[in-house]
Amino acid sequence: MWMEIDLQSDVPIYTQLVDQLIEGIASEQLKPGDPLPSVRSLAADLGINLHTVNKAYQILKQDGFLQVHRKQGVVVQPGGMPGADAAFRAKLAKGIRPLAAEAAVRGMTEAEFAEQSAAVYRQLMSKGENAK
Amino acid sequence: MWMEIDLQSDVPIYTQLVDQLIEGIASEQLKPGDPLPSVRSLAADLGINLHTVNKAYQILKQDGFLQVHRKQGVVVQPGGMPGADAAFRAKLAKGIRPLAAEAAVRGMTEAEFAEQSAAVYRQLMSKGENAK
DNA sequence: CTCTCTGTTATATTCATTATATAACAGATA
DNA sequence: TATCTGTTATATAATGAATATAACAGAGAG
Repeated sequence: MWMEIDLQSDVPIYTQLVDQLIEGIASEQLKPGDPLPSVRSLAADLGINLHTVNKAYQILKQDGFLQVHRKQGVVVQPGGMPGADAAFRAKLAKGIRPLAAEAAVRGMTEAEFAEQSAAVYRQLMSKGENAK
Repeated sequence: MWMEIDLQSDVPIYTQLVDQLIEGIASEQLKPGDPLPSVRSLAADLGINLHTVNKAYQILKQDGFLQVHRKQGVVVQPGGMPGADAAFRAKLAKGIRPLAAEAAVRGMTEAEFAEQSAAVYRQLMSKGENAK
């Protein structure tokens, strides 16, 4: 599998899974309808517990990024991804806020901060350049 | 005091303190040399423990945003704030990354994401428009 | 000098979260 | 029937966050 987990990180394993799966969808390495490994097999692959994987899947299902079929397993949402609604924009602003504040204190201008944001976005997208 | 703490939030109290103090410095509501309340008085004001405030101060001192003098108390760094070094840029990228990924999945373009970042930065700065 | 303030350090305890280990259930399929 | 799937239910260990006390050393005020 193409996923990697850092057990020493301060960010929870299930969060790492959620983030990497979203990145996979964003970069189109994972396309709508693509199957995902079962909670048991992925857990075995990564050397972690079944419930940790399941927690990640549950969050992504709740947010509308994944669909679950009995026996068919887990699949990347085939019917269109959820949009950038008000709830997400609020979450986004809340996440950016402390980063923007520290950037400002450290002397980064608004333009530099915006460009840095764009650069991260760009680099993320380029990961699936040649759609696997 | 102008600080507010959300005890129900999932973000730790000491992190809320760190973030708000950095925001205060960014918006110039807190200027270099300005005195901060003692760990005991601020803790009493907010109805929290002394150690929680101390932990926030320690982090900000470690990062170079605050200075500590015996008896004089805590003071906003008067000798120039730390710059946007490589370590911070890495931390910044790591923080932006999951936000950019989800924004992309939800249909936001690179330009929209950059503008959103700029908007948060801008709004943050405007908080100390009329420098207190 | 004594009292009182400051940050600092040291323990101990409670609580929630994270991650684990088992176990079992219900639906789908070979 | 046997085996895979997600799902649910407990229980447990480990960690981090927050609290409660207590004590120490430096720096002033009286």
